[in-house]
Amino acid sequence: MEKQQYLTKNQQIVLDFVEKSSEPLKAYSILFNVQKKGLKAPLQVYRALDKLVEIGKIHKIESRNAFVACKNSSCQVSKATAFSICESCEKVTEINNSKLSKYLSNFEDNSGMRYSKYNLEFFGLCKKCKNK
Amino acid sequence: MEKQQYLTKNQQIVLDFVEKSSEPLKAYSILFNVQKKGLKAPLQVYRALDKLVEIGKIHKIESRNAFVACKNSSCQVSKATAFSICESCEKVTEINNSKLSKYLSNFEDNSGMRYSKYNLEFFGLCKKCKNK
DNA sequence: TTACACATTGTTATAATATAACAACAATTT
DNA sequence: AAATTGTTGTTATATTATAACAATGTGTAA
Ligand SMILES: [Zn+2]
Ligand SMILES: [Zn+2]
Ligand SMILES: [Zn+2]
Ligand SMILES: [Zn+2]
Repeated sequence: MEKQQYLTKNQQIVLDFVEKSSEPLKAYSILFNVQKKGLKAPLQVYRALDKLVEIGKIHKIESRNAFVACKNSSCQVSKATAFSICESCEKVTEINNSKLSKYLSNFEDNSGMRYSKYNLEFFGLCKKCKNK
Repeated sequence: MEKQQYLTKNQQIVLDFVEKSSEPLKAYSILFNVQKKGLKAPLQVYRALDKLVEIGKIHKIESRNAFVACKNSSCQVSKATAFSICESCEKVTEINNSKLSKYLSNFEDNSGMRYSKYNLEFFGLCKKCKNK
């Protein structure tokens, strides 16, 4: 069998739902919402999410255990991700800043490690929450 | 009551154990190991961890749900953290690079957000694992 | 075309991670 | 002392994620 070319039904259902959301979604909230589409068990959602994360359609916000669709067309794989997270309203935005990504992708230290991937999460207050 | 000045007994027990470890520890593994010291329930460990993370004595490796002691004397609070993680052997090292931390602490974009904190995780292969 | 390999699915059960709720106690402030 | 706030212990429960295995699908090659 060849490497999967298209999304499977379950993957497409999960992706569609996550893409419609304006905020990060928890796995069990996705599950609850796609049950009418036939995905009955957590594993069906987690498997779809795993694959979607692997191919860069979805990113995981690690500090929140939540998932967002990638809005950045250049993210073919999830290997260089950066997010801003408002600690008050929990709004999350993917940062698309080529200087930042260049800086981090080229980062080297004297540890002898070769970095192939990074994930950066910035925290603070968004515009709205700052003015409250 | 004044703001806590010293570590409580439980916090000290957890910190001692985490500091002795050369690798990130899971909360339940900490629990198991400090039970002989009297911490019987998950919450006692999680509370201690929460406080220790808050004051910067311990950092959480978000992608691993694990905890490491801070080896960086300048980390008074956990507000600017960077780690390298080997995806093969899971070795984790806190990155202490002033150029990087300066770059990230001063990072601004046009979102109007004020960033007060960040966490960065680099992934790759460590020296050892690269040569296998 | 049929056997094979292997990916994907569905399903049940369970593991691992983390918090809610509340009662008891301790230290500080008024 | 009374009020306030922080810490502790405890039980129960919520949340997040994976193990294990049988069934089904799909491309490959004898
Ligand atoms: Zn992206
Ligand atoms: Zn906000
Ligand atoms: Zn540190
Ligand atoms: Zn390694």
